[in-house]
Amino acid sequence: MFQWVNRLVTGVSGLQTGLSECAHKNATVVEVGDERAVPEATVARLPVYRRCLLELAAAGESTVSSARLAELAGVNAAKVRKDLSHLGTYGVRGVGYDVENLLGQMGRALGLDEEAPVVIVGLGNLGSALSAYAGFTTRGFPVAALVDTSPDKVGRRVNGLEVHHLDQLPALVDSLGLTVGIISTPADAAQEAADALVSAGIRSILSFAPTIIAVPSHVPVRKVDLATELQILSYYQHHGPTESGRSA
Amino acid sequence: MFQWVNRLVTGVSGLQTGLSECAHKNATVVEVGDERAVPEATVARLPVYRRCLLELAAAGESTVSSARLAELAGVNAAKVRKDLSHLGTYGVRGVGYDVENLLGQMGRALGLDEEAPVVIVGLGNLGSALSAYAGFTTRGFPVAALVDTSPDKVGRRVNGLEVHHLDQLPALVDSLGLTVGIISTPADAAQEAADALVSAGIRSILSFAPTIIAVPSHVPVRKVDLATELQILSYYQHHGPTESGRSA
DNA sequence: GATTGTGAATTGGTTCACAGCG
DNA sequence: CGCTGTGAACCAATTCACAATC
Repeated sequence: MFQWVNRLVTGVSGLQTGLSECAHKNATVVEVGDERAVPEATVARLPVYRRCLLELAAAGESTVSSARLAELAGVNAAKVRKDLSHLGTYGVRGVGYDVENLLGQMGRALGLDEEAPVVIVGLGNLGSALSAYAGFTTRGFPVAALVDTSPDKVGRRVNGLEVHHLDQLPALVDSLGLTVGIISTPADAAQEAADALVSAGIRSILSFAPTIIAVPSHVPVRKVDLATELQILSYYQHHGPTESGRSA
Repeated sequence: MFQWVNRLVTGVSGLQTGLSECAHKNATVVEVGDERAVPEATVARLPVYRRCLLELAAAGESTVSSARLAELAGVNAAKVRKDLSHLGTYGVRGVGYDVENLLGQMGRALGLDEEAPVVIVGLGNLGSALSAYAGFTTRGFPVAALVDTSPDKVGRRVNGLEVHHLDQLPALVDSLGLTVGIISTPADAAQEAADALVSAGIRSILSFAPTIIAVPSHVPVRKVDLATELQILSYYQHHGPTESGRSA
């Protein structure tokens, strides 16, 4: 009758040449020394579960059932259990999962043990807003540097941080330990920004530019295009009431 | 804590499988008077193709092959062909697709014939930035109204638009023909914002609030959570180089 | 010769349903 | 009992591969 659907739109990034092969010569197919093989769709839900768990913890709950967590996260219970099983996490039958323990597991799985300082490239409207967005800092991604190429902006201060020139990136990455780059430039500057980020040693990229960018395959990229989202909504608004909620 | 459990997000499969199963006795397999059945994953890529086609058109190209379009969109050619086939679009074998024609088809499929004025709810940093984001207007989604609940903000002007009180929504929807609502409130105000949007007659919602919101099933919702995106990146940064680019 | 359109194979993800355990 | 963990069944989406067509 009703079902919970939480569709993740997973796509492809620019140029990926198959290097998902690491078990090359390795004899056994199982376990390459790590608990790899967490499905992409599961990874995309982990942060959602984590957020729910933080709320539960704040509310003083010490255990949670898959059904309850599913309700909070907006997915179904079987999915929760399967997702958690991919983490190697174990709950207690008849009881549920220990909230603190789960939080620890998820933090570790997501690599959130330490903060990951962020640099924002491109300080137009969107970039400036992002630099002030509290959600980043409170969730472990402090905005630590700002860069742009425009002489109008370089040297200015935005939300207490000086805007540096793109050329300064390598030095900034080095001195501030930046690991994540956010691209909020216009589309036509996005590739240049990406190249600069990659060669400065940034480890992953979140792009708001409405264009595809090419990066080496070891640098994960996620792309958010606001106008695209609206167009997708437009489709469903005009056609039948099909599902559309997205992870994120 | 909330009780309207029977109206959860009702799923894609709910309706769609309903239809196709009805058809199983029916001679003709599909076409219930409409060209439904565009897969969700395809819908999410249409705006991307559209953007590429606009570039091609601007560059004066009049035809394009699936291979070329695939390259621009960052997907593979077979996918492009299958996606386009869902639109009932036809190309010319040995030649390719007509750019203008395709653009027309896509615009129609996405329901982009007319502008869809947007209202932004919540004018914190993010909301203010969004109100100034040029990308919306240039792609057919002009920001036409702003609302908030804080007395600090109501009455102010932001980017040339007055901020109204949330209570004014029904009147604004009516007079401005608003169809899309963007929620950029804190998480704890998001449900209230959604309820107000829905009861004011808004047709679809894009939410930036890091929480799930419940809406009637006829209102499509998409959710973008920036911190979630960063956590997903964190995962891939720490684990192997798995794929991660997202449409959006 | 080039390129589409599409069945068939494949891969990935979700959901079911129930055994197993606290 | 209640709730987890998981094989099996199911469904959606991607990719392959090739005949059809300009």
